[in-house]
Amino acid sequence: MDEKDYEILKLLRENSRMSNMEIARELKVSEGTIRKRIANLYKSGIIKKFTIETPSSVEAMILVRVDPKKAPYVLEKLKNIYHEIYELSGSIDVSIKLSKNTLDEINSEVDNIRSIDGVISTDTMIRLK
Amino acid sequence: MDEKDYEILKLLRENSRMSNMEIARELKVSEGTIRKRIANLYKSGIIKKFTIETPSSVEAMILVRVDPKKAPYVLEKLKNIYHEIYELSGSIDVSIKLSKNTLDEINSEVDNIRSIDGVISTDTMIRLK
DNA sequence: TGTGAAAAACCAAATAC
DNA sequence: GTATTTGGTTTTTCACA
Repeated sequence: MDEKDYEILKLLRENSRMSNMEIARELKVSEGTIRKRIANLYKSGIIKKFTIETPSSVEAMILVRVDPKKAPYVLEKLKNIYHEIYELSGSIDVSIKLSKNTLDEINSEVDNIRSIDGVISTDTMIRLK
Repeated sequence: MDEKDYEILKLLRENSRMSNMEIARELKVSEGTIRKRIANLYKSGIIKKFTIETPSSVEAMILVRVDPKKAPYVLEKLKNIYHEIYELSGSIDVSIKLSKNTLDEINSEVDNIRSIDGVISTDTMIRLK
């Protein structure tokens, strides 16, 4: 880890999607150098993963489309799990309000909902706090 | 946020450097679609930043090259800040051992060291715990 | 979404350190 | 001997219809 590696980490931490070329221009070396150094940083475990940061504390409104034939069963099931459920009158669609600390947790709830037999699709509105 | 956005987030969370094309192939849509959706996820704040994950709990050995003329001043300063300092006998080089919780903290220490007048360069050995 | 031009990534060989 | 650059090829990005 010399200064160059350290500069690379700094740039990637701010934007891991920055192209090798951009980084190379910034640090005034060739693209191949950057590519090999990043590969080494990754292999050595200093870069554990390239990832994204999502908001902490999110409120979600999950719109669930339900197969009409299975609606009663699905509604029953959802009501047992979630408090804030809104059935849209005269419709087979359901809306669930959810508050979680991370988007991950929201996503895992959406996964659960989507795995219920009779759920056709979901659409999630995110409100960042 | 529909299922597609959600799938995109899942992939990017595992590897934010995955190309739009790869994601497109995986989700069986066009590259342009992925690019636009990612741009929207970013603009809406659902993706806060593209970043890298570095190890928690790291031990570093920082090798510092010092300008011989300023060595006494630099050594004085370093000794005031760090406990584990090793002067290499008959040399102007100094080695500092450091334990921190994140690479960030190591890096900010390296920044401090590098900003000291008389420090020519640093080289950091990282041991992952 | 599909197309075409520009940019970036990749690979292997040559060179510098 | 390892790391970097260079030149040529493939792949990706990006704008526009």
